[in-house]
Amino acid sequence: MGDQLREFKAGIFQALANPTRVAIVELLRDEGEIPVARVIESLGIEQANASQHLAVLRSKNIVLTRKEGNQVFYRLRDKILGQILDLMRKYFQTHLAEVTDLLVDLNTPARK
Amino acid sequence: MGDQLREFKAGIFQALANPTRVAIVELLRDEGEIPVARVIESLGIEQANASQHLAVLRSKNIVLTRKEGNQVFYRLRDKILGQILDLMRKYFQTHLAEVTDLLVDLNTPARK
DNA sequence: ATTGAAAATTCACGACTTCGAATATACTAT
DNA sequence: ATAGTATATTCGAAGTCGTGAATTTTCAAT
Repeated sequence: MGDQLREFKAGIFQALANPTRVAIVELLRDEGEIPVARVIESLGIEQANASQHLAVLRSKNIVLTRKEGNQVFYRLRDKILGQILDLMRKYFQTHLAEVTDLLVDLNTPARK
Repeated sequence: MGDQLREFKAGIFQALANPTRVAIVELLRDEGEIPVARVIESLGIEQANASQHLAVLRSKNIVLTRKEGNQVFYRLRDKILGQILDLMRKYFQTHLAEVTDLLVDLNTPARK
């Protein structure tokens, strides 16, 4: 059972192991429920590509969908996943200097 | 902008996107600093395999090492990573029923 | 210098991932 | 029925990953 739990965790991590999917999850975390078109537009990716990534997130039950007429709206299933990404950002900020000495943060407003 | 951050996050997730590496990280979280031999013994994996997975975790700076004579001791670099795994367990518990369905699917040979 | 133990690296191969292009499905409106 | 828009799926090529076997490096003790 511990084995299966680890498989499960690894599966979720695998679903997040792609920058585009991270971006999608963050977008959903920030904007709530949005149609696919908005994902495509926000991230500037191909339609098929968006659909494929969304399919990965669906297959791991990371997102939920709702159909409304022509469109499909996506949302995060559980805000825990947003929290995990937040922790990740914290981790990144803590160790950024060590990982890449050069890249001083243009990224985030100085608040530390 | 957040592109680099997302690459970084995705990289960490990728490093965790494997059950054996999840097991290693959990082992380090629970036992603190341990030599490679203990990893091999605890998880019952090949020596080379352990080394390879440890190399992945090293390459992402997830673990730190200390040499002591013959042996190399590994430890988690940041307890945030343990926290992330804890959040994951919480997520797992929240959605247990659906997760078990997922696990059944995972064990089904032909998946599509 | 030689041995032996611990750990890391290399190799080869099959499995999986990612992408865009093409195609298919689903729904709405006429 | 036809056309148009939104989303999903399939396909094939290039690349990446995971594994055990074999090899190499590192270090301590003789």
